[in-house]
Amino acid sequence: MRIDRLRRGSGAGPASRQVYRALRDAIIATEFEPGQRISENELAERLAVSRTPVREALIRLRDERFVQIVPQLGTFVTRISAAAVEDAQFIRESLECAAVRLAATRADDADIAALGGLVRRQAEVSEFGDHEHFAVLDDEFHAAICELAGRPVAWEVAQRVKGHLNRVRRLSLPQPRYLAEMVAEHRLVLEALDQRDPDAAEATLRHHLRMVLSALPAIRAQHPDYFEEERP
Amino acid sequence: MRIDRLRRGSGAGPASRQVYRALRDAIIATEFEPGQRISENELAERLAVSRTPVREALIRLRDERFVQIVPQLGTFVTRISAAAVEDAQFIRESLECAAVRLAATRADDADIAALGGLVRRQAEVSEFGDHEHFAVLDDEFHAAICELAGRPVAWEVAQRVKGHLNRVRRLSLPQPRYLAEMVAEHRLVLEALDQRDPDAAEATLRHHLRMVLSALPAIRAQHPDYFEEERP
DNA sequence: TTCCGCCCTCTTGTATGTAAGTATGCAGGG
DNA sequence: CCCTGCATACTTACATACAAGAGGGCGGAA
Repeated sequence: MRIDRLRRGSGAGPASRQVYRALRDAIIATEFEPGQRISENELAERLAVSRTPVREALIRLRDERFVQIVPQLGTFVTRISAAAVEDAQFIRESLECAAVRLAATRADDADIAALGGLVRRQAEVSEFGDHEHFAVLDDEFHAAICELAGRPVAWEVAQRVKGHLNRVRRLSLPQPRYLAEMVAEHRLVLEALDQRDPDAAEATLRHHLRMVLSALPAIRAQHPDYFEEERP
Repeated sequence: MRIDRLRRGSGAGPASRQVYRALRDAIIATEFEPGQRISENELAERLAVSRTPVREALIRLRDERFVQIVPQLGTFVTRISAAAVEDAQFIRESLECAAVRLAATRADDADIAALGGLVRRQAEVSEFGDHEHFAVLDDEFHAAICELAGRPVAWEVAQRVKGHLNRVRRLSLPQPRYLAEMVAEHRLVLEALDQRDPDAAEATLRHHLRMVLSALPAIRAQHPDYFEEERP
């Protein structure tokens, strides 16, 4: 377990939020393995806080389906379930596709130009294969689309469920051409927006978002114990 | 304040969840007025529980934007914000419209028949003007659509944000023809599903969902102090 | 050997105590 | 009269103590 004492008083907000972020990141990075039992007491000791903020963080994580709390028994990291991943994909796709349609009708030339600059920066970063930096710019891209649509809340919700997608994605081997493909697809979305074509924007974005899911069966074959057995 | 001692041990689950439900219902019914300050201590005393479950309930309500917690100052019921209501509408509309498209392609004859029976029961209830019972059947209708789409999570998320819409709706005067109109629109959605027409199903459902928002300006004029002042 | 019952430990849920910060009312000086 | 400074009463955030229940190990009886 790589979770360790978090530094307090660093102006990073209340302890419960810091614990929440730390746990969420650890779960998505599979530093906590799916199915693993985690204990409020142990976490509190390791993080050098009391059980109260740990408990509040776990409640939020339960609402996001990252942990399952069973009274008088324990708290468990949820196993990856194909249904849950598809649910997350459905929510993200529905919201972002609706947003990009709005964006196509609302964005002005300056907005499009700014988005173009973002995609150019992504192209530069992708040359060096810097996945981490690219992930940040990718989030900015999708957030910007929701912002242009006048619905920043769409990105907030999408980001919450996106954790489930990221947990799966991190298990897949890094594909060498992956970043370049992402940039190319972002360019297609950008073009559709530039032409103020809602249908094209939605179609290209939908295709783009579905790329993530394509690797799911392979990942499941590789880590069968991380997945929930399906019920037919 | 109509919140009162909740009966424990009634098998209704943990106290924190009961408190959560009670507070959420009270806020949506505007028994707690928008902007009003609510105190952990006072709530705990009235509900005959300790501050801990009250606090956990308030944290969940903060995540859903029903209260705003200001450290060392107080917890306040959020005022109604036009932006927040439109956000809720956007999320619900995006998810349910995407779901009804799926439902139109996946539902079989038995599903359609069951949905038809539900609409018929709605028609009966609407005759008597039983708004409360109708609300239950209305929720069942929208939940069923998401179920038919194979995405029950869509209804879970929609239901969460729907609270913000309900809080507004309850402030509007009951329109005599309202229930009948709702049933008629449900019938239109049902017909589109029966003909397996995703485009028509989406269009009719979208129109149906937007009815709620139409009364917003009038409500705002009637209860200006319940609303947040807009920033331009 | 196998099964039943007890006990002990660990878990989460709840209650209560402590700390720290903000708004408010009041007293006193200009 | 008006402004300033402080004491006080509140608030939430966090820490700790207690309660209730589930699971596993162990011993004894059949």
